[in-house]
This record gives sequence, C-alpha cells and structure tokens, in this order.
Amino acid sequence: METIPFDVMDPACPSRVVLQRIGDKWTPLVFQSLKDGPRRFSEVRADIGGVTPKVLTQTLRTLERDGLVSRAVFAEVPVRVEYTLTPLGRSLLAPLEAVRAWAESHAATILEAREAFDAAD
Amino acid sequence: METIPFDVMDPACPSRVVLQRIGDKWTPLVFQSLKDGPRRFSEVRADIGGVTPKVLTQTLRTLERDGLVSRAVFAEVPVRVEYTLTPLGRSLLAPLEAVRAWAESHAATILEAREAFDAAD
DNA sequence: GGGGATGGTTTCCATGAGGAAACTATAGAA
DNA sequence: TTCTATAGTTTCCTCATGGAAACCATCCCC
Repeated sequence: METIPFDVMDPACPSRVVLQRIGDKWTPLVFQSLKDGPRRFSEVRADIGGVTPKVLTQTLRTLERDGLVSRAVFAEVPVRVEYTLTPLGRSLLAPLEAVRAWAESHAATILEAREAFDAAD
Repeated sequence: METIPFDVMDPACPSRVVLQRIGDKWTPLVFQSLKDGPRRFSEVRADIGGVTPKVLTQTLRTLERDGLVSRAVFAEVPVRVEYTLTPLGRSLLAPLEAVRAWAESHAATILEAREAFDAAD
C-alpha cells in the first residue's frame, strides 16, 4: 500500500479543488437525484427545487468533465437526454449520502444552537 | 422511529442551508485540523495552508454558532484560545472524513478525466 | 516605554457564483 | 405554418465570498 500523495491541507494540492467541487451548492443534490439510476434533465431539475436551467447545466457539465456523470443523448422526438452516475460517481454516493443524512437529521439541533447563540449577548 | 421532517431537495428546508455550510470552502479543513483534539487559533491556521485570519475567524465563529465547535479562552500570557469539536461536531467527523478521503484517493482519476474531456472536441 | 507574542479586527477591493428572463434549436404533429 | 415538447443558451445583473494589508488589544518582560 502506497501512501496517497494528495493532502487537502496543502493549498497547492489538487485534492483541495476536488473537495470543493464535491461541496459546491448543487453537486450533492444532483447526486441525490441520480442515485437510483438515469434521469432526464427536466427530472433532475424538478427533483432539485430552486435550481435554474443555466446553473444545472453548468453543474452537470462540470460533473461530466470530472468523470462523475455521463450524458447520453437519444435522438427521439422531442430529444431525450439522460444523465447517469459513472462508476466513479457511484463510489462517491456513499460519502455524500452520509453527509446529506447528517444534515437532515441534525438540522433541528443546529437551528436550536443558532438561536441560543444569538440570544446570548 | 419517526421520519425526519427535513429534506435537502426542498429549497425551503433548513437542512439545505446546513448542507451548504458543511460544504463550504474551509469547514472540512477546520474539522480535519480539530479531529484529534483541541487546537489553538494559530495552530489551526498553520494546519490549513492558505487561510487568512479573517476568513478563519469567520469560519470558526459560524461553526461555534452552529454548535459544532466550542471556543475556550485561557487568561494566560499571551492569551491562549482553544477550539474544540463539540459532541455534535464530532458526530460530523466520520461523514466529512469519508468525503475527504474520497477526494484524496480519487483526485488523480479526476484530473485524468478532465484532461480527457478537454482533449476531446 | 518599547518589544514580542497571541488572537484577532478593520478596511477596502476584485472576482465569480448564481439568478431572472428571454431566447434558441430541433423536429414531428396537427 | 404553427404548435408543442425537451433541453438547453445567452445576456445582464447583483450580491456574497474571500483575499491583502494594515491595524488593534492585552499583558508581561526587559
């Protein structure tokens, strides 16, 4: 077993860029939408409340460029475009799912902590 | 077991805000720095390459407000300030660690995918 | 009273991420 | 030829994030 020559604590390390991509505003939600299989653009858009088409396209293109999502165009009428997690993308599913689950299950506690903090002088 | 009334796919749900806080630029790195125990401001700053004091303060304050980190001031000379993960914060450690480990171990693959994507017309 | 150490704060600024709204492309159906 | 549907693109704009640099507060020591 070699050690991995990547370290997120190093500002020059590419893994830090990768980490930030993972944590961007829409990526975890796209993964959540695609977790059960291929999904069309308009379906992903509907799954994720509040995302505009421009930003969704940007997000999907970036994920495609990074090899996490694949894009398939079907020459039907009207055209059908399916987005699917690649094997690499699926390997990220479990970590992201853990973070998402944590956020949902602890959101209430955090809201309470904020109120307590803001109430204190 | 009740179902959790929070859903990151709902744009009005507070859990989405929580998810985005977790995924912000410096939060995962602060967690990485604090994972083994209390740490001073200057130590955290040194651990995380490239963070400015202003931004580090902002990040730590936010984490403190959210109940994830506690701040202890010791009236020594010079003053000593220690930041520690709270139990709530420690419960987030495993999910964040999984994401960080994924980023480090797959960074090389992603860089390759990008080159391949950019090389294609 | 000057210096050094820690832990910040303050000001100012540039960049870019993201959003709103309108528009485009394709192609069959009516 | 107009309509519909999907899947975007384009333009413009705003706002927040983050960074650089300088400054501040405390307290002891010399």
